[in-house]
Parts: sequence; C-alpha cells; structure tokens
Amino acid sequence: MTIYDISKQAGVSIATVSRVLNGSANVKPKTKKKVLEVIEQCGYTPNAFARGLGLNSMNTVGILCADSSDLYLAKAVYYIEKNLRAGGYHAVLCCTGYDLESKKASLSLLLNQRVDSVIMVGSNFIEDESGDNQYIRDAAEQVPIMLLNADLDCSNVYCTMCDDFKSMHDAAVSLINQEITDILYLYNSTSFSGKKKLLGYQSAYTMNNIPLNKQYQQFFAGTHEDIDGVCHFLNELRRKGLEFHAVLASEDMLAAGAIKYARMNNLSVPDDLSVIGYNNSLLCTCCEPELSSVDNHLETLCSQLVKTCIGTLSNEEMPQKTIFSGELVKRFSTK
Amino acid sequence: MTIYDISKQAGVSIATVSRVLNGSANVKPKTKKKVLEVIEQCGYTPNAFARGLGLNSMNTVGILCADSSDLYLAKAVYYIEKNLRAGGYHAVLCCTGYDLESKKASLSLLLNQRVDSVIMVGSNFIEDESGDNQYIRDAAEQVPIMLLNADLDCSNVYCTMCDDFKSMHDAAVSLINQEITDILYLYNSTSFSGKKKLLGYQSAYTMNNIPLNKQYQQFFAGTHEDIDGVCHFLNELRRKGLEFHAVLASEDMLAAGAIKYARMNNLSVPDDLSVIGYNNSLLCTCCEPELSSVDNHLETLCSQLVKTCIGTLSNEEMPQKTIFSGELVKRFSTK
DNA sequence: TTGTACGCGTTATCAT
DNA sequence: ATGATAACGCGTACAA
Repeated sequence: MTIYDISKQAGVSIATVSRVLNGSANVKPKTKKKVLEVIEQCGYTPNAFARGLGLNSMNTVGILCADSSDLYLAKAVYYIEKNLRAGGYHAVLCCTGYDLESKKASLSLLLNQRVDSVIMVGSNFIEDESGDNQYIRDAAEQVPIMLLNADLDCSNVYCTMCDDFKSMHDAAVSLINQEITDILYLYNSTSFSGKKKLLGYQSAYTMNNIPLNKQYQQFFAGTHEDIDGVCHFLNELRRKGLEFHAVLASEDMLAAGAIKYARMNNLSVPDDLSVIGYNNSLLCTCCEPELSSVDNHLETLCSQLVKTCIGTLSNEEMPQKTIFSGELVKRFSTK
Repeated sequence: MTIYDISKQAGVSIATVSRVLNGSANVKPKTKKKVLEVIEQCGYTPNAFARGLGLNSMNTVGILCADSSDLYLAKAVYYIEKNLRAGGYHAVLCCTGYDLESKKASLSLLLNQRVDSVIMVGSNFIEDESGDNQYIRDAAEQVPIMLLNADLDCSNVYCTMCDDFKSMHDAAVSLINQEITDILYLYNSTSFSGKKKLLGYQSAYTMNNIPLNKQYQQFFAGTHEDIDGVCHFLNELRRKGLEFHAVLASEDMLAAGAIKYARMNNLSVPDDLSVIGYNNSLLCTCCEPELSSVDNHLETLCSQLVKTCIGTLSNEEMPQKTIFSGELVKRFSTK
C-alpha cells in the first residue's frame, strides 16, 4: 500500500495525497475529506524509510548510556525517552558499558544509523585525557550532542548538569556543622561528576579550616550493586583502625552498604554514625533507618536536556550549558 | 558523500562499490582493495535510509515496556538491548505506561516506524479481556511479536516466560514445610504473571490441604517504589487483628516493606516473621536481614527471547513458547 | 487548487 | 568480473 494506491483510489495525484498527509494548506476541503477517507479505509501509513530518505531524517535520537539497568541511569533513560516521544522523536537505546572503545563503536553505530542527535547519559562519557574525547567532538560535526551530567567545551555539544560540587559541599557542611569532622568520603567513580563531588567534599573541609586526610577518601572498586562488598570494605577500614562518625557517599548504594556496616557493628545510626547518600533513589526508603540523600533533580535535568535537544534540532538557539542545583533530602540517617 | 562519489573516485560503477560494501563474492581482489581504500579515505558510510528503503528494513526492533525505570523492567530492557545489538539489530525503546490506550498508540507508532519486530516486556501487556489483546494479534500480522513473561496464543506471537506458578508454589511450600501456615501473600499486580504467582501460592495451600483465607491475600495498590506505603499497609492489617508469621511477596519491593514492618514492630526476621521476595533484585541485599527471593533467571529469559526474535527474522523455525523455571535464593529472611 | 516529474542513495537484476 | 538501470515510496519545485 503506497501513496500511489491512495492517489488512484481517491482520484487525485500523489502530490495531493502528500499534501493532505502533511497537513499542508491549499487543498480543497472536499478533496481532503475524500483522501482521508481512502487513507482510513485502506489503513494506509506512509513508509518511514522513504520519508527518511527524502527528508534525511527519521526523527530519531540516539541514547547512549553505559548501563541502563543501573538505578540512576535507568531513571534518566526513562525520563529522556518519555520527553523525546512527547516531542515527536523516537529513541534508539544503546548501552555501551564503561569501556572507551566500546563507547566509540556505539556512537559510530548511531551516527551510521543517521540519528538526528545523540544524547550521552552519565558523566562517565567524558574521559580524563582530553584526546580521548575527540570522538565526541568529531561526532558533534555531524549532529548535535547532548551531555547529561558532563561538561565538554565544544561547538554543537550541549551540556545539562547538576551542580554536584555544590550539592556535595553542602552535604559535607551539614555534617561538619554537627561537629562531625571525621567524615569518610566513599566513592566509586572518578568520572567528571565523580570528581566534582569529591572536590565538593574537600572544599567543605578547607573552607572550615579542617585538614584533609587522604585516608578518609576511599574508593570502592566493586560493582554498582555490591552492597555487601561495601559493607565488608568498611569493616576492613575499621579493622585497620580508621575511625569515622559519618559516611558521605557518592551514590546511595554505597550509603546502603554503610547502613549495613553500622548494623553489623552495632553502631547506632545516626547517633554513632551519620550517613548521607546521593541520588535519592529507591534504596533510601529501603534502608533502615531511611537514608538522607542528595536529590539532583534528575527529572528536571532530563526534561531540560530534551528541550535543548529538540530546540536545537528545530534550529532554535539553545544554551550550551544548563546547570541545576541539587538538594539534600533529610531522612533518618542524619541528625 | 554517496556511493556515486566513491564509484567515481575508484573508477568503478556503483554496482561494484555496492558489492564490495556487502561482501559479495565475484569482485577482483585488486578492485576490492582500491574501492576499500577510497571508502576508508573518504570516511564514507552508506546511507541507512536508502538501504532501509531498498531492503524494507533497517534492522531495528522495537522494545515496548510500561516503565523502563522499574528495577526489574530496566534489567530486562538492558539485557534485551545488549543481545539485540550483538545480533546486529538496533533497539527503539518505547515506554508506554500501564494504560491500554497508550500501549496501543505506542505499538502503532513502532509499526509505522517499520521496525522488524516488536518485543513487549512484561506481563502487563496481556489484558484480561481477550478482545483487548486484539491490537497485538493485529500487529502480529505485520511483524513477529515477542512477549516476555506473557502468554498469548496467536500465530507469529512468540512467548518466553518463567514458570511463575511453580516458583511461587515452591516458595510457599518451603514456608509451609516449616510449619508456617499463616502466610500473608502480598501482591501489586494482577497481570498474567501476577495471576500465575497468586495461583502458585493458592495451590501450595490446597495441595497441603490447608484452607485458603482471602484475608491472607492482600493487594497493595501503591506505586512500585512506595516501600513505606507497604510498611504502613501491613501495620494496618496488624492493627485490624490479622496474624501472620510469613510474608510472601510478588515483588522484592513489597518484601522490603515487610522487613521494614517487622523492624518497626520489633518482630525478629525470620524467627517471628519469614519473608520471601520475588525477582532477586538489588533490594535483597539492601535489606537487613537480606531477603530470600525467587530468581526467575531474567538474563536467560532475555537472551532466549532475543534468539527467538532474531531466528524468526532470519526465517528460521522457532518455538512459539519457551518456558524456564525459577529458583528460590535463600538468604536470611527465611529459616 | 492540483498534477508532473525529479531527486533522495541504496540494492538487485540483467546484460556484457 | 563489471556496468547500466530499474525499483523502493516519498516530498516538493515547478508548471498548469
């Protein structure tokens, strides 16, 4: 069933059918009605490939993300897809893992697929070595690139992020204000966002003239789901004699491990140990006591990112950086 | 940069370029080398839309799912996407929500986009009213439809599922064998899968000649993330005088709520209250004590589903129903 | 207001 | 082993 079939049955030319299809003006109401009837009756829908070929677009945006099953990234993908679809775009999902070569290959695949734009979800897409980000700059020559929680100065690259530095800084300050100065900072990512968070923690110390101690900045190398591993990791630190009365984590899952650690060692939360997580995820209410956590307004971020994306594709002038601030949601793991 | 440009620069016809591109035999090694050089040098990649138009396929599969941010569905989407890509297919994600009209609209969108197949993730896609599933049967006339955790008898519809009946039955039996007969069954979905689970619970009772009591089959109507809500829900039941020494839940999140309820009421788990969840998700290790939970081997299911999908698209004969069985993973919320 | 004819960039058939 | 050419189905400039 093609536009030719419709045009024949309706007794008009394909141009007219096309005009009706695309809501063009300048078509007599009566003709329009006739065409619509035939279309309806035949259950005709235009061939998307042919349209794509002619218009050089299939209204499709690629979503690149390391692991869409991760609690946080899954939410991001969900919000992004919803907003894209509401804006008339399809979303091609592509999970890359955390390996650079695989990220490059995935991006390339999407570009070959002729997506209109690519959204890279998560700060893990920006590498330390500036040269390692060249593949993104190259891609930006072809289509606009949207970055969620990452920063890259490059024309045609648009960044939407949360002020993780400030959020983490504020979280640390809130503990320091309670006279807790032996805060263990626990993190599992050294991505752009991860670094910002760490700096936030550090700045809270220096601004309050408290000396920083590397021992209190611990990197957990396990998987993103290994809550038990975190618990054991903390036990190990304790066994080695490290004393801390608060755990500030770069991700809720790490904080959940801290809660578990506290219980295992009969430490009362928050009296003996205060714990703050990050992302304000489902895990917060799963913990007992419930986790205080930084909410970085992911839904807002995603909504704004897609606005920027669609705006750019519509040739509107869009801001290259958009920054939102987060907020500490207090529950019962802090005083 | 088109195939014409390449053909000119290489001094051959477009047919030859196309042959080289598609690895066709019958092309002189020397010619092939020359063409590949030019392609490489120009950084040429074939136009996917034009290929799509010609071949009537862009090697794309649609993934329909109610909510890709749900812990379980997110994992499913992740596994499916990975397997599809490994098989050379792109994945268009489309979150539908739980509303029927929206599901219909989404499916139709994917079909108009000319995907090669549609994968429907989650048993919520099968409605009680047989007529309400007509839109799926209709879609199956156009492309093969893959169902994860759902069952629909229809040509060109392929179902891959876990034996939720048996898994839940076994879980209930394991409690009954510990002399616990006042098991509260807690569920939040009446989907195909949800019904199978409930039947599994019920059959464990009847097979052991224990009378069933409707009061012990409680439907929780809150959101899929409202752990607190579950906790309050159980408190309410207790307040009304319902006594139970085990909670068997259709989803980990409900079980997490039960753990919380136990703590709030100073009930020891598993001594005073045994708890079993379902899905064996991240929440299991987040709880304290850790949740025993049914693992329905989602990764295997997804891998098999995609095999069936790609096989079907390759015109191989594939089984219309594939059923795996689950397994109770014992942790510390049961004896 | 409507119709004709061309271009989009491939793949595939049929000659050579 | 290679080349010419016809589909594929649409949008649209231009003509009427």
